[in-house]
Amino acid sequence: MNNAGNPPKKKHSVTIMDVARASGVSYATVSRVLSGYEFVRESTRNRVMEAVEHLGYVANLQARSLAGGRSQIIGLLVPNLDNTYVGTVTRGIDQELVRANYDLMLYTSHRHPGNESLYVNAIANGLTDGLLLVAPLVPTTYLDALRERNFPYVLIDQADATENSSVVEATNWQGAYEATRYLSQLGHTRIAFITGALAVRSAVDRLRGYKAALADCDIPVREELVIEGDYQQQTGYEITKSLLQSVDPPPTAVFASNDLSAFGAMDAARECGLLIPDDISIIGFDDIPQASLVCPKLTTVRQPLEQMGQVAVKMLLEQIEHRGRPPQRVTLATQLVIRDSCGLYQTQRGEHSKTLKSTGGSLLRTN
Amino acid sequence: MNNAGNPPKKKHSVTIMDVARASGVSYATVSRVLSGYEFVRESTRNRVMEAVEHLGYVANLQARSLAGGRSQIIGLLVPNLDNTYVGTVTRGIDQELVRANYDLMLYTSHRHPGNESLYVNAIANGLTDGLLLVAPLVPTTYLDALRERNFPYVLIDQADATENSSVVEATNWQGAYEATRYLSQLGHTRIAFITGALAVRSAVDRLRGYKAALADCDIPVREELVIEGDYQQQTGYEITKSLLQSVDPPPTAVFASNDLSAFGAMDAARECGLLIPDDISIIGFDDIPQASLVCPKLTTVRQPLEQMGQVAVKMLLEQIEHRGRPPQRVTLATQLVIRDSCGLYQTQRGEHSKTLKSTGGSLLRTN
DNA sequence: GGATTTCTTGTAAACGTTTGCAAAAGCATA
DNA sequence: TATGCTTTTGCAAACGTTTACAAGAAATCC
Repeated sequence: MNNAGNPPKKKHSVTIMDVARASGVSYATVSRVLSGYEFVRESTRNRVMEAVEHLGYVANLQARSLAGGRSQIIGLLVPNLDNTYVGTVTRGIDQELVRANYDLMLYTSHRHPGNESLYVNAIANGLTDGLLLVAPLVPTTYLDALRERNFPYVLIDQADATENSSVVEATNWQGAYEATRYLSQLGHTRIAFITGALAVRSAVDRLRGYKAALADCDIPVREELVIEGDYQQQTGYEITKSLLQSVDPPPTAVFASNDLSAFGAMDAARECGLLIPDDISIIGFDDIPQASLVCPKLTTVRQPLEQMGQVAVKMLLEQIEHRGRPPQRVTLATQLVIRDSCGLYQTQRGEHSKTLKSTGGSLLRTN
Repeated sequence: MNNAGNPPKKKHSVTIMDVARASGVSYATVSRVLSGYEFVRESTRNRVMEAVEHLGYVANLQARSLAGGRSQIIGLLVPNLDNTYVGTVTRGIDQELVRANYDLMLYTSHRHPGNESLYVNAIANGLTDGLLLVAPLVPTTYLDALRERNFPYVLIDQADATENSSVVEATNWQGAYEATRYLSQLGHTRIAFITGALAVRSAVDRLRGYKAALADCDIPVREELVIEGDYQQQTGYEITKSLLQSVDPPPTAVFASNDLSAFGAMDAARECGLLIPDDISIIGFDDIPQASLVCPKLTTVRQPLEQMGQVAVKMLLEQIEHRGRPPQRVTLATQLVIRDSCGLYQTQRGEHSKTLKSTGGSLLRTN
């Protein structure tokens, strides 16, 4: 085989047999001690643990999960690794996972573009006890397969159309509503909206929140101001550019469905010679760490990304422990974070500068 | 056991036996086809592949690696998930890994603070074929153990004191040298230096590059301008603050050993009422994506992070294929990226505004 | 055409666990 | 002391692969 002339056998590591021998019991008993079986004599347990300690025994994961036990590994499928959105969610996941003594297997979805179903199949067939999906684009393809296998999984920031999956998300509608309303209160009426990929449920919710807010503020929706994006900075840039150049009169505010798009919008605005927030207001969604780094600092709707990761893990572990629990849906609160990228609508008469009042949602002033 | 009343057996998935049955050969032959053994009749191979395709067979990883084969998984140990530094390196790793059909297991080092040796032991004992360590802080503890087991691993951006490990790094000395020299050419003579954690080899190299450049520019090293940091933004902030407040005369330029520290320095400078780059110049190291987002855009020394990840994977796979190859050390070129955070030293007589000339290294003008 | 050599395939034995089953050991009750 | 419970333990059979070994088939040589 392609194994050339090298020592193929790993140095023999200490197995459950060694522990059994050292503690004078059968390997089955050792296994029971290690997996916390209750009917083991206290003295036996101690003897075994001592041997484990002494020999530095670590259970072999392959063998364990092959034999039907838990692998103590969960799979994480993320869309990419470019932005800190994923990083932040992952941090939350990681925190909770270490607490439960689980390991993490990372998959980047762009890695297997065509055959996604084979791909997810592989994860589930493999050694993970469960799967976490961060904002997957086309989940429908493989969710059915997972459900049919009764394989535990949780969706993060992307709901399942069929309502049959466990989901962790934020109050997308409410967040978008508040952001839009905030812009309106600043006097803006020509508020453009850059959506996310509308295949993603959260993107649709945000769009609905935007429209609802406009309606409540008696601002008619102008369809030419609503353009479908894809959460990418470049796309946000291009959309904003065309909005500013070809819509007349141009928008005085841009609400981007995520911070990355908002960054793109800022680039475009600047390139058109507009000052932020004097000439144009820009607001984002997510509050990734970069949002407070850009200049001016981005006003945005904060999603509790880290917390979402934590909650998702808890839900997943719950599912792993108790298969067949009905799917759960957890929605966490968003929060409007006001920074420096939105300003009053500059009007000759200043009529729009009514005082700001809370929208009833949570409002946070920060840097 | 703690397995309550749930269906413990996973739905039986398609195994190598099923494929064997479907294609009318023994399971051993199937295994050989799948692992690319050469002495299989063409017709047999086709028949097997057809069955595989048809049944949607995916090899069970646990079983495979248990039986002595490769798990096709590599472990990645990163210090944290906060900044895009790690994300960028990981992207490179991921790209190369998918090409080689490997999966990725992610470990965050802060997860097992105390017992690192047990931790790495677990990774090596477990199901990974090799290990990638990104900028580990205290590698000495476990490297010996890995080496003794002849377990493949590669260090990224952190050299091993004993020179016994495979390492991928950048030209830290040269990068720091060029950055320092650049500042000097702008007329600065009071150039502060915020180091990284000096336990990390690359941090030491950068410090040496800084000192060498000063020497070559006939600028004496003032020890009060060189302060040990730890690559954290907060620390960069604190150090710069104290530099500006308690050193007299204060530095006119700050060279931070990584971008994160530089961001902290920018915060501090601004807080002291200084304009960047008019009153103070700041330069970083790494060129993480945020560097071009901050305001003003950060001049910095680019490390080819993504490429470092790719190279590391190639080296690791090489090691996995051919155990016992002597450790290799690859050094990639850094590049000075000039943006907007550094300016000419403001002097009454303007005597320092000599024309800039290339330092001989690579120089890149970009936004 | 028989003897070699080279390909091709199958059998069986690992790999290190978990877990059903049954036997052994305690222990209380009668 | 026998009886019937619990608790504790061991045996053996999976789990799904890889791979050494050996045997059968095909090709090559003299």
